Amino acid sequence: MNYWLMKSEPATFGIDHLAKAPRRRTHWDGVRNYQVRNMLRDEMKKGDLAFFYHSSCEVPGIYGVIRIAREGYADPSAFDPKDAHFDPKSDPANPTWYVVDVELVRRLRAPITLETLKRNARALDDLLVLRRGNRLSITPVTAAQWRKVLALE
DNA sequence: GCCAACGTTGGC
DNA sequence: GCCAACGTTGGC
Repeated sequence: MNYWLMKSEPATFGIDHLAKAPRRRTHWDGVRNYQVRNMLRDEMKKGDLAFFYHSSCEVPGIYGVIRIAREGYADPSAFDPKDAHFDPKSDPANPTWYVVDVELVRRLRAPITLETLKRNARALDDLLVLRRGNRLSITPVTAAQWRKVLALE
């Protein structure tokens, strides 16, 4: 059982979108970074839990808990010429890009803001999302970090 | 294989 | 809108 933090811009896809999706479930598409691709393809397992993090918005932070409902498979948006994330170099027989399915477990009563996370940075022991210059849209979280973050709710 | 230029991310 | 950080691209 692994833990993760998954970032999304709420203007594009936020927790409200997920809450309204059928079965409160969707595929996490559009990742075009190889490190993150490897996590989606190889490391994220059904049943893993993740924080749903809103970035590039008024109050960045964690807004909910989601669960991996299906393990990595080819990202359909890479094959769709009309999609902003279309990648003509990705071969359906040997896809470059991957998605997982996620489902909403619950919203937090109130977001755990980036500001709160930063205030507790020491206790959270180098939570990757707080690292300067971190640009990965998905980062692993340790079990201890997971517990300590949720204690801030 | 080096590295400058460029593009993207994301907080502020 | 600014800018630091960093991944990617492409010429050499």
